[in-house]
Amino acid sequence: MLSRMAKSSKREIIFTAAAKLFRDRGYQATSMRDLAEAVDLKASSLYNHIGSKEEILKEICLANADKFSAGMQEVMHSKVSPLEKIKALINMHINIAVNDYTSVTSFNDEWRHLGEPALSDFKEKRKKYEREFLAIIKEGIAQKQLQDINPMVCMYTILSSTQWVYDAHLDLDQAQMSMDIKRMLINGMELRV
Amino acid sequence: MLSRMAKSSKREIIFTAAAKLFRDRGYQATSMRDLAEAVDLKASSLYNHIGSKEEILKEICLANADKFSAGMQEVMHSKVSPLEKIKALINMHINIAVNDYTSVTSFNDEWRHLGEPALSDFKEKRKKYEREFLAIIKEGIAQKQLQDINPMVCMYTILSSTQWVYDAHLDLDQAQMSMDIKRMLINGMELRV
DNA sequence: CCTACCGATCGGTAGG
DNA sequence: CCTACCGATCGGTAGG
Repeated sequence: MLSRMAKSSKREIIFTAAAKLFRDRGYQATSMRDLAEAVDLKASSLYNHIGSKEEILKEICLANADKFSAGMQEVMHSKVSPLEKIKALINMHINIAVNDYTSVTSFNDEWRHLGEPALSDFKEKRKKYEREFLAIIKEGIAQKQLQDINPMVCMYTILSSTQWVYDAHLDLDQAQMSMDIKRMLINGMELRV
Repeated sequence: MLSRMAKSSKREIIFTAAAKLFRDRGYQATSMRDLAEAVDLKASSLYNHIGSKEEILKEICLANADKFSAGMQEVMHSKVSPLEKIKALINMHINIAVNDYTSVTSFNDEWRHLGEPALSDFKEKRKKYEREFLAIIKEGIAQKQLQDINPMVCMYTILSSTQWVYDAHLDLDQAQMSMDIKRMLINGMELRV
C-alpha cells in the first residue's frame, strides 16, 4: 500500500515536469533524456513509472478535456440565462488557464501529436464541448440577449481570448485580468458615453 | 540570369511546402525527408536550394514579422483616431491570417524553435510591434475613446482573437467573419436595447 | 533504479 | 540532382 502511494507520487512528479517541458519546448522537442534529467533519473528508469512518452501526453490532454467537460456540464444545467452561462464559461477558462497553465498548453497545442486512437478520442471530446458551447450561444441569440453574430465566430473569439493568459504575463492580477477580458468580450472595448 | 530565376523559383516551392508542413505537423515533427518528398526531391538535394532546416523557419518567421511591422508603420502614421487605427490593425491581422494562413502559423507558434541569434532578433521585433500597439491603445484610453481596460489585456485579447481564423474553419465568408470579430471586440457580444 | 545497448531516424555532407 | 554515408540522438528494452 505504501509502495503504491510512493510510486503514484513519483508518477505525479514526472507528469508535472513533463507538462512544464512540453509547454516550454513542445512535445516533439522534449526528449525522454530531458525529462529524466528534470526529475533526477536516467531515461530508462522513467519506464518504471510510465508506459511511454505518448502516454504522458495522452493523460495530460484527456485530464484537461475532462476538466472542461465537467465544468461545461455544471454550467449547462445551471438555471441561469445564456449570457450568465457564457460568463461562467469565460470564468472557467481563465481559471484553468491561470491555475493549470503548465498542462493547459499541451491541451491547446500539443494534442495533435497524439497517435490513434487517442487522437480521435480527443477530437471527439473537443467537438462535443464546442457543440455544447455553440448551443448556449445560439440560445442567447434566440432570446435576443446577444448580438446576432455568427455563433462560431463568437465561440472561437472567446476560446482564443482566454488562451494567451497562461503565457508569461502573469504579472497581472488574475481577478482584474479576468474582469477586463470579460468586460471586453461582453461590453466591447469602445467607451459609450 | 535565367538559371538564377529558376533556382529562386524552386526555392519558393520548397518554402511554401515547408510552411504547410510546419503548420500541419509542427517544425520539429517535420523531417527534411518529409519536406523532400513533398517537393519530389531527395533530402540531400534540398541543400542545393537552402542552407539548413532552420534557415527555412527563420525566413518564414522574419518575413511575417516584417509584414506586420510594415502594416503597423502605415497605421501608426495615418491621421485617424486611435479607435480607427485599432480597427485597421484588426483588419490587417485577419487579412494576413486568411491570406497567409500557412506561414502565419510558424510565425505564431514555431518561432520558439529558432536558434540564436535569430531567436533574439525575432523576439525583439515582436516586442517592438507590441509596444507600438500598446501605445495606440493607451492613446485611445487617454482620449476616452476606449474603456479603461488594462492595455495589455486589451492587446492580447485582440491578437489572440485574430489567430484562430487560420484554422480549418475557412468555410466562413471572410468579410462576414472579419466584421463579426470586429463587432465583438469593439461593441461586445451583449445586445443593448 | 542503473548500465549497456537496440534499431530507427535525424540533419547534413562528400563526391560525382 | 542523386547514391552513399556520417555522427548524433531518438524512444525504448534487457538484464540485473
